Amino acid sequence: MEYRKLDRFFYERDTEEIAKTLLGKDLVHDSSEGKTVGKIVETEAYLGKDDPAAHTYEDTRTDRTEVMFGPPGHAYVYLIYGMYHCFNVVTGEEGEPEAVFIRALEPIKGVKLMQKRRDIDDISGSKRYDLTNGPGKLCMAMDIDKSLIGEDLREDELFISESKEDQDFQIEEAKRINIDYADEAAEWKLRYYISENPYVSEK
DNA sequence: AAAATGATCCTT
DNA sequence: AGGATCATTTTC
Repeated sequence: MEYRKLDRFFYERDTEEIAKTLLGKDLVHDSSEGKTVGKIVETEAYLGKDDPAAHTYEDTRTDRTEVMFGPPGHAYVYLIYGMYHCFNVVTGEEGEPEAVFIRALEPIKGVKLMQKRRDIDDISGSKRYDLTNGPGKLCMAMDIDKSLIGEDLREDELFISESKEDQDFQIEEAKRINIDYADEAAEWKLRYYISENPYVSEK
């Protein structure tokens, strides 16, 4: 069966709606090392100029955030704490710098390669859910780095596809993680995750 | 030019 | 609970 990539109409919708409906979809990276696929199980919405938690609060435009001002459906990747990459899907029409932050995946394909990239030899024990249950971890496992900034997620290297399986799950809504600097926006329930899914980064 | 910061992860 | 670690942004 072939992949059914999300089309431009999917990415042209409201950011919070996109954050919710990305749950259950497959993120695919077809790299020279091999293919890895993970089901998106946790997301956060970042609402651009009106969101104190967003990198683009008050339309702050820098080299780093430039791609967020572009058209939706492209990759926004940045380095955090000098060590970890974070992957986002740009949303909002051109000039509206919004994004959906991908916080956790459930490994679907290329698990051995993910293990190698994460340097975890044995996932049978306590590390069972540790491969992709966090934004930095999933970027390591999927080999997502700044070389992928601006990638069109409807092309063939890095893309998001409809799931190949029947899905039936409930969506939980919660506060976003690690944005205490954002004052009242830290209370906004813009984090979404699949209920009961063991790969979610934090309950 | 220098200082501060961080949408995280790992170890203690 | 605290440290790693440095690109990026902010301040001077």
